[in-house]
Amino acid sequence: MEESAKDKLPRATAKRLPLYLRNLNILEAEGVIRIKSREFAEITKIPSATIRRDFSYLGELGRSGYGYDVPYLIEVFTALLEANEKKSIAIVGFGNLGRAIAKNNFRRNDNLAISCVFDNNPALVGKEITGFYVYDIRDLKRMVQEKNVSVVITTVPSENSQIVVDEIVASGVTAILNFSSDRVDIPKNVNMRYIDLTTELLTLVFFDHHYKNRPLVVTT
Amino acid sequence: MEESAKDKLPRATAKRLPLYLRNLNILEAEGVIRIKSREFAEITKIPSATIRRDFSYLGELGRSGYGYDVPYLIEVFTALLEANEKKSIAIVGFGNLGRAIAKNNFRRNDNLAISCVFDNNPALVGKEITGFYVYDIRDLKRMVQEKNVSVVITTVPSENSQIVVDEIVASGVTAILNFSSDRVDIPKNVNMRYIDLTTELLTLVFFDHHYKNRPLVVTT
DNA sequence: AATTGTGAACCTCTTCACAGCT
DNA sequence: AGCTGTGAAGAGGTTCACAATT
Repeated sequence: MEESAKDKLPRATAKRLPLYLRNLNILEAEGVIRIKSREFAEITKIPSATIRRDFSYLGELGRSGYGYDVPYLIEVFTALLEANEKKSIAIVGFGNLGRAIAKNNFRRNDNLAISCVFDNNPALVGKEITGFYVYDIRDLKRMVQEKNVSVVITTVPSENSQIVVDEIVASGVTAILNFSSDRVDIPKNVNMRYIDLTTELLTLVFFDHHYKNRPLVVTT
Repeated sequence: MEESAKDKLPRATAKRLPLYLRNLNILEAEGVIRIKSREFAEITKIPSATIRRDFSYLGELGRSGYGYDVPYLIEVFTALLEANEKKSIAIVGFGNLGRAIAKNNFRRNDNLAISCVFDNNPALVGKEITGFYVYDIRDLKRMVQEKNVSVVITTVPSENSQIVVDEIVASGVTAILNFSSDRVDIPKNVNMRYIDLTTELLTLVFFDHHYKNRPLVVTT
């Protein structure tokens, strides 16, 4: 108990935290101040037993016969996810996808902000494009420190993925969201998530054809 | 054995199939015709024991003391993923994200093609935008049948997510890739995957701060 | 000599079902 | 009376380690 509870949070639970917090914020905006695990299950599509188990890792957050206090849950989850602290994000690769991500601006999460964008294309570098000044990729390390970047999103083509990831790692950033499909080598202290549209589509079609009535679990 | 092996493929294995196929195609393009599980593990970053276990679900694909035949593996995996059959894809919501996805055109997978796009914005409907004629969302059902659509990608804002997904389901499509963050109700025969950038970023930051040296597993 | 395919152990996560609390 | 928190069982996936095979 004196060891921080979050140190033993199962990963599966951790991945659901953003989903929980988002739905709690919606509930609070609607004026709901109290929620039971069964009700929350209907909203989130997560089974109520899983919700109670997940919440229990963070302490005894609820009250028997009553449910959970929404503002209190929000307080706990917000602190845990640092959702009230500004996070500076960089994008490397400012083509169509990079620009679409930059413009997306993370509705309902004004703590996440794109602070700088990079490309290696001389036609883009030094110009202002859709509101973003495009830096040369060689400025990455300097800007990461200057803007205190927490996460880098890379959208560069697979061919350059490894070399760009190496530069990101060298800049000191340890959290990378990678839209290229090729697996790359990273030091073990670096966290990377891949989002690959082609893989998603192939997986989806495969499950659709082979797992009818046993749907694919949809967790992000 | 007379029951199709793929009927009992673990889901975790199924999700790795696109990764395997992609890397096998790269190997073949490089002229590699034979691969050992240990070598393939280095390329894919999947442990060799997991690779052998995965492959074993599809039959005895390899040879002891030899390894696996790359062209044969490609044949098996391609057939399983139907990666040689054209798949028709529709996009609903043709804003920045929808357009970026449409232009992305799935390098190395010319069997996946965007066949039609939809929006409800009168400023877009009926116009040709970046090479795509924008249909009214009310034409969805008709076009799904006409173009034999296998998968629908939706990028509409959360507020409209449920109503649009209902229309997609009504059109008969059972595979949906959803870029909106809110969980929606779907019949149990429909497969849906969510991709939500905000969730990905929050998850990544959380893991980065709490699971140092025990990196997040990165599977798509 | 070297690698596959797999039984068995292990680990992680989910779900059941109910004691205990309010 | 009703809901939480959790022990225990179950389900699913990974990894070990080696017999079988070429």
